[in-house]
Amino acid sequence: MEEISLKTIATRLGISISTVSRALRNHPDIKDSTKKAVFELAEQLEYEPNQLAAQLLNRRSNTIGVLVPKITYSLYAQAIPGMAEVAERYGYQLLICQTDDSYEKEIRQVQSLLSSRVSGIILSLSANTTQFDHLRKIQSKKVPLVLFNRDCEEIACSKVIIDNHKAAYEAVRVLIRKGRQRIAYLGGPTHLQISQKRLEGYRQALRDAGVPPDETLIKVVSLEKDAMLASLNEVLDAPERPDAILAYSDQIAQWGLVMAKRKGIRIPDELAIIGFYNEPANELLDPPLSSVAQPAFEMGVRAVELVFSELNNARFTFDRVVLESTLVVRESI
Amino acid sequence: MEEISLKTIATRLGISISTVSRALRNHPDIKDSTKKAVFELAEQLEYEPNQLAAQLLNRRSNTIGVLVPKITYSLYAQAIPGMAEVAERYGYQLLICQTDDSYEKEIRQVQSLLSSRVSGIILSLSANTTQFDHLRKIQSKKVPLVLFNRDCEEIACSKVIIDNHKAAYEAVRVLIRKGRQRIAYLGGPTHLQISQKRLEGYRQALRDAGVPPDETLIKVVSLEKDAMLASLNEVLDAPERPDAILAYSDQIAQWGLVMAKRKGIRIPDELAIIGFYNEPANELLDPPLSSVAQPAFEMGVRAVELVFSELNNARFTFDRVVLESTLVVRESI
DNA sequence: AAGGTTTGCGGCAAGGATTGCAGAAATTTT
DNA sequence: AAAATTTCTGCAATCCTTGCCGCAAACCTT
Repeated sequence: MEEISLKTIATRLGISISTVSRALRNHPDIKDSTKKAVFELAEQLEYEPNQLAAQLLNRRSNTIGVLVPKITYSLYAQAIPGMAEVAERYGYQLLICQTDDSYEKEIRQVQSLLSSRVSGIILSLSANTTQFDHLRKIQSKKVPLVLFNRDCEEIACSKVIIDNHKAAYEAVRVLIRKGRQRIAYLGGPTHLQISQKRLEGYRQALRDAGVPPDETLIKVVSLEKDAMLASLNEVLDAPERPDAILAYSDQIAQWGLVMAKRKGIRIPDELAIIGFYNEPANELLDPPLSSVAQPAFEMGVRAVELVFSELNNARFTFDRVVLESTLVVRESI
Repeated sequence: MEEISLKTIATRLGISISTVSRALRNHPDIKDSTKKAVFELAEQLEYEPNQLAAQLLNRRSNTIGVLVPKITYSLYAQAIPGMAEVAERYGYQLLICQTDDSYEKEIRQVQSLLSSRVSGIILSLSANTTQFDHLRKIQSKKVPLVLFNRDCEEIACSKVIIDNHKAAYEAVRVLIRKGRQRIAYLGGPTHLQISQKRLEGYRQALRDAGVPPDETLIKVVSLEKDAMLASLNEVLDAPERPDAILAYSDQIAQWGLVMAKRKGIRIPDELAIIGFYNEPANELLDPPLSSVAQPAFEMGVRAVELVFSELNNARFTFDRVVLESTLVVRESI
């Protein structure tokens, strides 16, 4: 009934705790007969080593903290399995938290993870995070920190990202090559550097192609559904409607496509649409939605690997892993 | 550089560790001036209590293990935030693992969670789990176990589920009332009791309505995309095509709808479709997909609450929370 | 002023696993 | 048979926090 510990086994066999410990770890100092007896009793009692005690001893928890805005966002839902796979291979576990895009929650979660003495932290910034003292705190405690997807330039640490500028640039270039002139950019929350980078890529592509910029075609769209639909309505009902949309996320793009259809706008003839993240649902739409795909699973894998590499080599340089994004062209353009 | 512990503060202030501990927890025994000094130094050194040590002491980890088939399945992606919310309120964290619908992985993860001395385990069975010794092991260690969504009757424990029999029964009844006679049931993996329950509800509804059963209309469909599409092709190309489909999951229903459309089958005129889980993407389809909605977020909330209630009262009865599902009717029927 | 109460703090133990060092037992050597 | 090895095992410290007991000094009571 009570907890089975090394002590339980030691007492029953009339030997010391240290002998039991060594027997279980197959230490050469221990007699075979003793080992056998220990193994058998451990098996029989279903002994499970208490990780808590071991972790207290080596001052780390074999746990990696993962902090994402929302696990329902498909990028994260896909990246987390990638992290889990590598972590499991190394005998680590994942402590996953959501920030719900709240700066305060992000701070609290970071506190909590540090208090749990996680071995490392993988983080994708909340949309409202503009100060980074909590990240510096992580670093001052020598806990490996890896930022992924939602990056920030203020903090020097390992990162797993895509080249958002380039991704947006390429997408817009494709739209222009298809003859689009009034291309809208429906950006995410203002503070998100990735949204800004995409906006810059968008602007650059227009400049390079000599397409006159029109600031009214640039909008900030909420990620919250009702507000998002309101913005989309505005864009689609505008007197001079865009003939193409590059959206910060597939959620925006998907609803843009659906609402446009409901308004009788023909896609892609009258309106071309490209989103970001290549969510599975894109294929289900009619017409299927084009999107900039990120290697989400691999991002997760690389992020965990970066944690381990920082954990092992006490290096002073940070890796900046930039993965390739690809424009998945479907019938929406 | 080194870890900041109570000892660090105690030494610096020339007082004892216990005094520091009590000061931080605002114990009335400690002088205000001492408290103030301790608080200030703790602040300055950025002291974070070491949860590991505290957990070792109370023999539990303030952590709840969550084991789901795939976090990308929308039910889980929505339920986990529900769990996280309650857990955070209680100062608990979530250790989230995926089984990828593998029995072996499920066993390994359970082991790992037990070894981490989680306070409780919330689990949704893998599709290939037909033996339950690992669950009994959890119970024999007195770790609260809560099954949710994917249930099994072999294990007596707390559960958070919906009435799958009833949900399917109602869905089929609606289809029949709309004049459908050849209703197909596209079930999930054979071993899943929830799929079986839905099948029974389906059968019962046909019987009660006097609709002649046709076993060729009952299919097992893989959750893996290619195999799923192949099965759907078969169903839709069959000589005597069904005039309605009740699918085990929205994934199946969504692709059924899309493929039917691509084959020129008019929906809902020639084919009505209902899925399960009410995924967000359903609204994006054309026509939007009807689905049996489960209160996923609430399921998560209730599951965590059950863990806590079992943790506090050492009771001998188990709660079986059956939540209401609702048929969300959209244009696909 | 002597005894009793309060206030403030320190010491010790416990929780489970690991590990270096010391030491006992068994074996071999001289 | 004594000495020198080799094998094996136990002690004790460590990780950090908390709860309990106890002690000293200061205060109050009569």
